[in-house]
Amino acid sequence: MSTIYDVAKAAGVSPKTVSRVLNGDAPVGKKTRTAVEKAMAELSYVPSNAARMMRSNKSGVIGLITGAISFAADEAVPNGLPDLFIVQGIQKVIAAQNKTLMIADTGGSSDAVPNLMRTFLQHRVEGLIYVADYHREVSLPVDGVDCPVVLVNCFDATSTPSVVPDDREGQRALVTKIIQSGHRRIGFLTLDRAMTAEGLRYKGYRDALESQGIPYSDELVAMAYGLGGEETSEALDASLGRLLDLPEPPTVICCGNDAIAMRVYGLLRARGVKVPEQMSVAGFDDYRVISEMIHPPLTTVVLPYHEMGRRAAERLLSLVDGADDVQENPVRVAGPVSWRSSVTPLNDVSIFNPNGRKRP
Amino acid sequence: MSTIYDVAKAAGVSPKTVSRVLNGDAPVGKKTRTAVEKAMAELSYVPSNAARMMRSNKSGVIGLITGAISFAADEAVPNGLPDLFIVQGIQKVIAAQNKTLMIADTGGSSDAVPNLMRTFLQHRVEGLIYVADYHREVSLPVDGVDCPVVLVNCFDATSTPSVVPDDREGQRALVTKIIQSGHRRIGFLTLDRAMTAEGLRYKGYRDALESQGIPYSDELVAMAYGLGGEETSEALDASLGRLLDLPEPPTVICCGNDAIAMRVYGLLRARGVKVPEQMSVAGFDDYRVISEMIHPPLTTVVLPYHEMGRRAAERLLSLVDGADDVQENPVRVAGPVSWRSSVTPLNDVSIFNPNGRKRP
DNA sequence: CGATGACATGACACCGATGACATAAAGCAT
DNA sequence: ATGCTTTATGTCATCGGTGTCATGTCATCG
Repeated sequence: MSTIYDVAKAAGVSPKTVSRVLNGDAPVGKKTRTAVEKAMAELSYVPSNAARMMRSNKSGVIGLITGAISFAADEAVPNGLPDLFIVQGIQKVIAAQNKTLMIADTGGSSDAVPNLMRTFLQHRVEGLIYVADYHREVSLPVDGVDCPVVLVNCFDATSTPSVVPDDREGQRALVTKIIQSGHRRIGFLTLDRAMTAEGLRYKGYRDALESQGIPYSDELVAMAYGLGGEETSEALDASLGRLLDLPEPPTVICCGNDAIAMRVYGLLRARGVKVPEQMSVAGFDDYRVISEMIHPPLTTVVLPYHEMGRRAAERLLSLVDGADDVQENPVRVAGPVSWRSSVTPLNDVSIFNPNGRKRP
Repeated sequence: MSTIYDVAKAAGVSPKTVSRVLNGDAPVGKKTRTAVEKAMAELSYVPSNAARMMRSNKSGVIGLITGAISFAADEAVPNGLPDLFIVQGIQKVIAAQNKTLMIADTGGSSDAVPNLMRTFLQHRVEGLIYVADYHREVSLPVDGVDCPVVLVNCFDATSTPSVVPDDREGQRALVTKIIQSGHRRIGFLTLDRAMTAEGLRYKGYRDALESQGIPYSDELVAMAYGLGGEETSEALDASLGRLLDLPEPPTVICCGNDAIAMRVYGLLRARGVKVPEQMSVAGFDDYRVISEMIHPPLTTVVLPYHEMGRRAAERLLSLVDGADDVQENPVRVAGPVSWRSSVTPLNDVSIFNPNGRKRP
């Protein structure tokens, strides 16, 4: 691999002049410049980041860590997939600033994190981003880390700058739209209590009811449990059954996420209830493999992963540049409602329909 | 950030001795060693990779590129997700060798690739891995790249070392098992012709029929088209209808992948055909979000992404170490069949059942 | 016309590690 | 005791760039 000295010799100039051509930090004569550029091309010269960094002390590298942290068990949840979009959003911003993103994946074991941190420090990263696979609280071992850190899709107890999805606002927007399309009895199958998103989405659900003047009723809310396989399928079915057997059953069921909605599709069919003719269903996440592929396509709320990544990267870069962090702390990013055909408007029913279910 | 000189001064030794403690490449006195280690800890010293690399010319960095290459349009396919498992497999191997993985995502635009390559070269990566989002042919701009390159989930025309899934063997194994469970009329809804996997899986299907002594019949094979949304849904339904309306319809339908299988579930139900009581269904990919979550859980073939990543990383590392590449070129990795309840055994039918459909 | 500044270029030290080599002390066989 | 190996440590140059400063060459202006 050729060096700046080789180029200098080939072009008949000093190394420093080559450096100037590379960085454009001082004027260079036209003839000299072309000679240098020719030499660089002929030798297929690529400057060494290592050498460059030694002098300038700027690595131009941003570190990113994904995967499970602070979770002992490797959950069966099909996790870690959508956060790829977050990474893409980050990458786009970082690359636009001519910096390099160095990504490390913990592969699900939080033991790996300190090691990864060390590696990043060895590379003298200018900033660190941690991406969680779903919205939750984490606790990072940030001892000895002296560069800015931004959390994405998670937050911690020490107010580290973070960017999270606005679950509450998303759910509120969805339920509001559902109400505006005529529904009055809105069932809600919640996520597991342990999940951060659960509480927020529940609040959003209530926000929407309140602002639209619909009384909240506990009987319309049931726990869907996690995402587990067969074992918890009965639990979900039981919750669903409870909603359907109400004297005034819901006309629409909002599910804690798209995966639950997909299971609800199956369970409703098993009970002979047609979606969406007899029961509307909505999800959350806009996990497109599900929402676009199931029939009917699912009305849901977009988790704005790409945008979150963008915002996080911008926030980090401004911190790296020494700017004060002026934003409110968890930056909340709301995603739009993705309205598809799994929710049927009930607009022909101007007031509450005591019958509960719409007939086609 | 403290340097090796700071540590040396604090410990009252020469920098070189500190270096020796770090690398363990020469004996160090016990007392000296502890003094140095104490100093390192107190100053929270982390060696600079850049400086280290300048001298030794070993970066310890492996570059990885993911995303679309040589594809102009950004397809609607929910792509780019499962390759995360490949990356995890790679990461595990790389980390075990105390090397660092530097990941760059093209974000779907192949224009970005040359830039990413340049960045990697600046970092003097010791090897490069390219991961495609699904099995296919690519053409990488490897001009000027003088380090080993390994392709994963793809291959090129110039016999670059690569690791791909063994679609043919996987499909063969699945269909063989299906036959062994009693089925004789096996429908096959193929992927789009443009996909590499299509031809291979089709061959595997025929391999299985042949080895089990079941005659191949064109009428049992139909095109499912891609993964598109509503527009192609009718096309899929038409293909499905053609199979169902055969004088001797299949007892099981093998789908080109899990997403198609999921759609087939819906279309079968719409036609009043119960899965798996009246029709068995199988997929391919073991895309777990689908295969585990739909009802009934889907029998499918695992795409061994993790293992592919592992193999690719090992192959690359041996190339980096200067070993000759002795493997047959596209290394094919077969995944196991994931047998779930969407395929019902027809073992009670000892010979071909002219009626075609099993009754519960 | 000489002073002034803008432009163009080079000389040289330095960033932080390590390889090559030197040196000193200790251990050991003869 | 002498010579030789082994162990423990230090000196110094070097990797490939860039910051600092110096120098040389013009065009411009009073």
